[in-house]
Amino acid sequence: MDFIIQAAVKAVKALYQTDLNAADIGLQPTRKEFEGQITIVTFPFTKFSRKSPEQTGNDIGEFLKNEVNEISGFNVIKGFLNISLSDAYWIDQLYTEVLPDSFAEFKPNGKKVMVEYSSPNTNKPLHLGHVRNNLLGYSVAEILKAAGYAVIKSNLVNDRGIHICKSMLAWQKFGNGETPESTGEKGDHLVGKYYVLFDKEYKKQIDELKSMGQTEENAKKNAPMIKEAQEMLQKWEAGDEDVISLWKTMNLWVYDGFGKTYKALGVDFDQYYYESNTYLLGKDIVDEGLAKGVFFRKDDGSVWIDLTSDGLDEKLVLRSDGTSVYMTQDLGTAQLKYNDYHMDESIYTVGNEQDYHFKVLFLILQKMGKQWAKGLYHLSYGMVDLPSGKMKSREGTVVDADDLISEMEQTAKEQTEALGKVIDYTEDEKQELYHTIGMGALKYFLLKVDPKKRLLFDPNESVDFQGHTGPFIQYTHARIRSVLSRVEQPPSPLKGEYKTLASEERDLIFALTQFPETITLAASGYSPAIIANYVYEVAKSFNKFYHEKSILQAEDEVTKQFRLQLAAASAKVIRKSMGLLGIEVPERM
RNA sequence: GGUCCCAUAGCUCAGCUGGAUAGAGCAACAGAUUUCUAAUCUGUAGGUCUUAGGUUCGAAUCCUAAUGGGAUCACCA
Repeated sequence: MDFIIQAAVKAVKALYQTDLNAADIGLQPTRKEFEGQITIVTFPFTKFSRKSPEQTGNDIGEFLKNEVNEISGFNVIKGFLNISLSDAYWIDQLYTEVLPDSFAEFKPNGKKVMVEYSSPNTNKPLHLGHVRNNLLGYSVAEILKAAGYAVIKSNLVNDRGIHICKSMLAWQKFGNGETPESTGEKGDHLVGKYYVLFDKEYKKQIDELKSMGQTEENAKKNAPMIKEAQEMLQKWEAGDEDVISLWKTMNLWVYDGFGKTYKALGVDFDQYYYESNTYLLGKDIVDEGLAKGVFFRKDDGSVWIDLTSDGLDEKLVLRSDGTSVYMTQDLGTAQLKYNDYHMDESIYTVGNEQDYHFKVLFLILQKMGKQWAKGLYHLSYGMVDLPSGKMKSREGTVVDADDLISEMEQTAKEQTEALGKVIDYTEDEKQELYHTIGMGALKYFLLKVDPKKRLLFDPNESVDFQGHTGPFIQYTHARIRSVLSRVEQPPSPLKGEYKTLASEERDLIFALTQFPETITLAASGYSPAIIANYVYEVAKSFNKFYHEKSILQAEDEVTKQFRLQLAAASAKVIRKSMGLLGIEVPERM
């Protein structure tokens, strides 16, 4: 729409002898109840036009109509100049912009960005909260890729620490040598089972100690279970062979399980980092910070940074015994990532409960003069809550990712069968379709919401398949493919022969042309929700068109070919948009 | 207590850098299928945009404060 802005700048200059920047012209889509597609708000111009908003709008409208031949007409309502572009313009847009393969394909922008997401703990299976994280990270990575970035998807696996020792210890004590093979249980679930078991036993011991007169605080410290787990962690850090060997074995079980879940979710990674390799990093940075005077050492030997002048607190960056804390590791890992890739931006997909941590992390790196620190971004998202409140792994009040996925597939199956669809599919084809639809419903449900908002998930209320949902959009795609499959040859252009658009056609073309700037917007805001809401608009526009106008039974061949092209373009935009959300679209459903 | 985030229809959410009578979906009600897939389409009903000030020609949007909800402020990660 640049040409309209340019022309408007020219109009203002010619009519009112005033120089404006392109940014001063506020273009917006015309509201549905008015004639036209593009609206210029003329209130701001009255200052120098010294005329009423209506008169100003009329003046500019008249000028534009004479100046720009794509403009076929205009009307003015109060301070709003509604511009109609000619059908020839919109038809040309379809053929020369939307239909070519290059549509919405961005040239590489020369920038490299790392998107870290997932970053699981290896002591328990993934739950719904992780699902949101994974889908969000994956989608943002795909959107950035589409916008021209070179993207590295990374996963920082939290594979060490007290939590995994808890699972290991419980397995040693109560496991009787169980393995995923011997039980048939998915590895991550098996390990998670012992994590829960640890907590159960631990609580029992706490209660015992309390009944013997200890305070809650002391009981938590003194319970044998926790002491053993801590000993185990020390052994791990000391490189004890047996502990390391058990640790490796159980982590492999977990990775095997995660691999299956990742595959079902359709996410992938280019680079894995493991905390067992990175947890000692960061001490160099602490030294560097001390040398630069950014950090200071207290009498007990601990190292801190004073952020009070930034409205924050003092923050510990190294323990008095010289060991690392979370912050130390993250400082080191940030440097490691940068050394590995020299990326321009680095995104951390982590829940908003860690807002403070990342604020501090980024601030420290900036204070240390790391020029790459300005490219760090915390993609913070809201928690997924249940009607009962927060999900807690230890208490078993979680919506398990694998369970959820199979429930979604099951629901997709029931819906499909109830509607009597695809009865001629083979079992394998059906399974694949149910997975596609079920995941489409789940992914869309999670991604259509602004990431920073918290999300309420009611397990008793199934995710919708109708209305503003993934399956609705998938269905629209399947519909189009069905129509296209009925013509023998690919639609031919017949450019220039179709002259007059129906309003449904014009609206649909307009929606399609918005795709590139929607990608830009979503990329700059790191928001899959923008894509999700956009593709819904496209699907709605198509369905309306489909309902009002017959494609295959069009009045004449020219119209039919044009509509086939329009349908094909719609299918393409839907498929690509959904791809950015990590959602597949079926040929039939 | 300090800091940060959120608040829009009964429910779930849109509303881009301030612009027209605040929009969708679900749920409710009424319709549409001899015609390309009814997981669709059309219509009805549903709102003091939490509240109070302020900036502005103009505020759901920006600023301040209050209220309610959430998070965080560990020598945990």
